[in-house]
Formats: sequence, structure tokens, C-alpha cells
Amino acid sequence: MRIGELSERTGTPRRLLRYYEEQGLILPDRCANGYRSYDERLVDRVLQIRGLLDAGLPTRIIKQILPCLDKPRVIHFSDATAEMIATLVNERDRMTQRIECLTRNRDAISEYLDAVLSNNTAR
Amino acid sequence: MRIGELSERTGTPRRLLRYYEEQGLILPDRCANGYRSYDERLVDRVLQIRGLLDAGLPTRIIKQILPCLDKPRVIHFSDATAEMIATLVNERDRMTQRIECLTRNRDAISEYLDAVLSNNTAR
DNA sequence: CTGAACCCTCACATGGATGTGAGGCCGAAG
DNA sequence: CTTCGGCCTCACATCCATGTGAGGGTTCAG
Repeated sequence: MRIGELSERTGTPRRLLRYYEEQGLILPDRCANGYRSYDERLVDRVLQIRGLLDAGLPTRIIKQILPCLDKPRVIHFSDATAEMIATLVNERDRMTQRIECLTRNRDAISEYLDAVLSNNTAR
Repeated sequence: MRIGELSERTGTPRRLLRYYEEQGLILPDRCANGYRSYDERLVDRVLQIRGLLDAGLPTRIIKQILPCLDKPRVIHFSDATAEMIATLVNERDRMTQRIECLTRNRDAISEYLDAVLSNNTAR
């Protein structure tokens, strides 16, 4: 598929699809005329990238963790240098912290909403 | 306490403590000499702010959700306009999405790490 | 009194994600 | 052949969180 379709299907501006490519997050093929050609599975990948960006991860880190999430995991053992592993452990832990922080605060918001709403309907 | 102590205790540059104040996230008192004076509980508040920022929330949103997390919840019922509630519901849902995204990806990283590490020690 | 270590405000700079638009090529449809 | 919509590259602009430093007060210890 071309960039327009991917853009629509992922709700992502074309500009950003090119940007993610520039940052090495995705690597579309090129048609004879120079147009980018995206594989079907890049739909999910782009959504994943957007989710991670929205959760505060920079492209530099996303680029490092993405290859670890592909199915044939064995292929990527070569990347497993000591520093790479340290980075992954570190990022995993930071993600856990984020999850905890978000969960705490979301639950507090929920509680507040419950209180306010039940109060409103009770009035 | 003054800004230097708060900075040390929260690991936050002074610059950012002033920035958070400018954005309306915290409201320190002022001593006679003009120095900022921070209440003890602002330590936790600052850590909370930093956590949320790190998790991708902008100061504008953080400013809106912070008041809902204080203990005497009843005090803030006045803030509960219809749009405010809509905002909170929306942000709560976005936080849930972030949590899911982070959890998915963190678990995948963990799996990958388990695979790589067990493979390494097995060799 | 002086110096060191705080604090203040103000302002300009940077980096990362994103917006916007100019100038131009390509291909289908009238 | 022209037109139009989609694609290309390039480049400058914007927003936000953060860095950095200048210029100047306060306090305290020596």
C-alpha cells in the first residue's frame, strides 16, 4: 500500500510516516516510480510506534526495542550485546514504573469520577 | 523548605520546579525575602508530576487532574463542570490505553530477555 | 567586611515530535 | 493533451520540556 492509505488506516499524518522512516523505525519498499510501498503489517507496527511515543518513549528507544518484538525471535540473537541487554532491562524497568504511575493516577481519577457522578445523580 | 532542598530531594533541576510553578502545577509560598518556600508534601507532588510527564502527559492535562487527587475530595466538587468531567473521562481512558500499550510491550521485552538470557547461560 | 553559597528574574538556546508549504514528478480520467 | 490527485524532497516553523547563563539580591561564616 502507498503512504496515503497507510496514513488513513493508522490515523497518522504522512509527514510522520516519513519521519518514522527517517528515524529508522520503519523501512518501506520503493516502487519503480519512487513511491513508498508499505507492507500490510506496517499498519500494526505504526500503531505500536504511536502508542509508545504517546507513552513517552523517544524514537531512539523505540527503534531499539522494536526488533525484539518480532515473532521469529531467534533471528535477533545477534543483536544481544551486553549493552543492548542492559538497555532493554533498563527500559523494561522504566516502563514498569510508568505503568505503576499511570495506574495509580488513573485509579484516583476513576475514584474521583465515581464520587462526583454518584453525588450528582444523588442530588 | 527552599528550592535547593526540594530539588535535591526530588532529583529535579531548580529550573523545572520554577517551570512547574509557572504552569500552575505547584504554588509555593514566598518568604519575606522573596525566596520560594515549599511545603513538605510538595515532595510527593513533584515526584507525581515528573512521573506523569515521563508517561507522556502534558503539563496542561496534569494541571487539570492534580486537584482531583487530593484527599478531601469533597472540596473540589465545584470544579466538576460538564466539560471538566468529559476531560477527565477522556484522560482516564487515554491513560488506560497507555497502560495497555506499555504492558504489552514490556511483557514482550521481558519474554525476549528471558529467551536471550536462558540461551546465553545454556551455551 | 568579604566571600561563598544560596536565592531571584529574565531571556535566549536546544532537542524531539509535529505542522505547513513550496516546487516538482507520476499516472489515471476527461 | 490537460487536469487533478497523490507522491516526492526539502526546508522552515511551532510547541513543549529542558538547559544555560547573565545580572543581581540575601545570608552566614570567617
